[in-house]
Amino acid sequence: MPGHKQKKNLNLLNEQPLADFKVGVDNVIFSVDTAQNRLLVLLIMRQQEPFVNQWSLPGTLVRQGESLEDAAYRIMSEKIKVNNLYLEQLYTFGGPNRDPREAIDSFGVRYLSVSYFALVRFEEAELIADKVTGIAWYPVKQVPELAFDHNEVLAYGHTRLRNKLEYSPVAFEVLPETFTLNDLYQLYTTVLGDNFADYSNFRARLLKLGFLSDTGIKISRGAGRPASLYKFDAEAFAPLKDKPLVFI
Amino acid sequence: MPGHKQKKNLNLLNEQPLADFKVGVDNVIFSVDTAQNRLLVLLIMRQQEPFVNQWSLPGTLVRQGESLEDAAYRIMSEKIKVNNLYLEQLYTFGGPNRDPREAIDSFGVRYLSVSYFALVRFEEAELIADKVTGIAWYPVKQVPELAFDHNEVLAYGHTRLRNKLEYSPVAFEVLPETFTLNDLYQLYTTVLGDNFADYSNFRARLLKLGFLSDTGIKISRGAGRPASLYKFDAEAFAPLKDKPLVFI
DNA sequence: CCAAAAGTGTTGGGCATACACCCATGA
DNA sequence: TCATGGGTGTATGCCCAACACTTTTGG
Repeated sequence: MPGHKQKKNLNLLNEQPLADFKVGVDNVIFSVDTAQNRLLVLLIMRQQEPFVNQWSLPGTLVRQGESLEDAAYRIMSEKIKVNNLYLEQLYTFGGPNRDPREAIDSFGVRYLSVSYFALVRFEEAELIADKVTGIAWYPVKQVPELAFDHNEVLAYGHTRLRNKLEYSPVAFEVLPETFTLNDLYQLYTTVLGDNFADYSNFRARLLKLGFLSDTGIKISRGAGRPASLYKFDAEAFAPLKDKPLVFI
Repeated sequence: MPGHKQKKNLNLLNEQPLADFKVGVDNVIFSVDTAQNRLLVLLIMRQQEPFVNQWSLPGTLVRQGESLEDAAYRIMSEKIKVNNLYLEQLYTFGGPNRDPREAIDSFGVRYLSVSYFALVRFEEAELIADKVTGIAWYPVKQVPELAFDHNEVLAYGHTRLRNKLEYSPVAFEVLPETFTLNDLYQLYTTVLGDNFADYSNFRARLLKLGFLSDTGIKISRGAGRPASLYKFDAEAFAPLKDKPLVFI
């Protein structure tokens, strides 16, 4: 997590030459398995050095003529087939010595990573397994040690997700098109922990906001009364966007 | 403002060579003139090509062995003397063709800019005018056309400021050590526009939160009853941090 | 008919809004 | 003594947490 240190004087560096950079883009791609109430992140098994055979966030180096966002979308399209996705820039990690290649092929080349934050729907997302490439959804709670500083990047993405969940309608980017109010509630509890309102109040608040429309369709899951399927109504939400708004 | 476009396929680029980058850091440094109720941003008159004699955000290129944050602090220390400052990363602008030097010295070198967001106290900040360097606080509302994409960077910083003001105690990073409740109120109105609670309610809410301590000192500004000087009590605030909290 | 899941209702306390009002000072 | 800016008080209504309750299904 990037901290905010106070003051620093590096005038010794005053006449140091400029650094040359390669720029990488790494994506933190989240998704939720509604059936098992698990928050998932997409990981790739690395095929080349450095960190061969170690899990990492899906990433790539930026090519000539390519924007950062283009690179982020390229990663997505190489690893995953989705109809719809949410993507935003996360944070830029650029300290020296964050990539072992800096020491080896040297000539002072630095590796900087611009990370992106993405949300996709688990059910719609089809993983593209080229050859023997390891690619998998990992429950965030069980993520192993990752290549580079990717554990740190993931942690930062996770905080961002928690924050966004509270004040913007990102939940509907991860849920299926139609969902029960319980699915929504479960999503909030699995991501945020269950330190908030009980189901009944959660339900009441969300419905009062008026951008969840009942499709009328009922779905039965084992015993118990069947639940209504709702969908997010973007039009009804529009007037509320960029108003302060809490979803807890 | 960085948007979130949906999908894109750039497989034509599939075998394009990697881009080489120089990395710049640009700071959006805000401050507030409490006397005149103006939000200020620090601008520098450029001395070299490109964009000679045009105003720009203070920035620099990252040197060997230097982290991004180090570079950001270096800019600060070269332009301004302050006791205390708030600094955080803002956004990374990395599209091709955002810097005219890409066309000229060429060899495919790209210029990427990592922007930082800083807050300083107007009264404490002493500008360092080396030689004839133009350096000045500009009222945000009167900023001219800037070099590069700096108007866009500034706009993004401005939004960030507005957002942070609503849910975190950044106000006290820009205000002087001691301030009247009216100063605080004015700050909120000049930055956010006056679309919120009246002074009386603003006052009541803030005081109830309990992290503003009355110094007992009174200050008289022309006619009218003298106002109490308050200061931000970081200890009293500590337990409240990272709780959801609205300052409007 | 009972347990399980979904959905509704009620009640009390707290907080925000919109005001009206009192206080201390300079001119 | 009055205009000016600072500060206090109060009534209304809304929202929210807690929790009790009803409805609809499967077994």
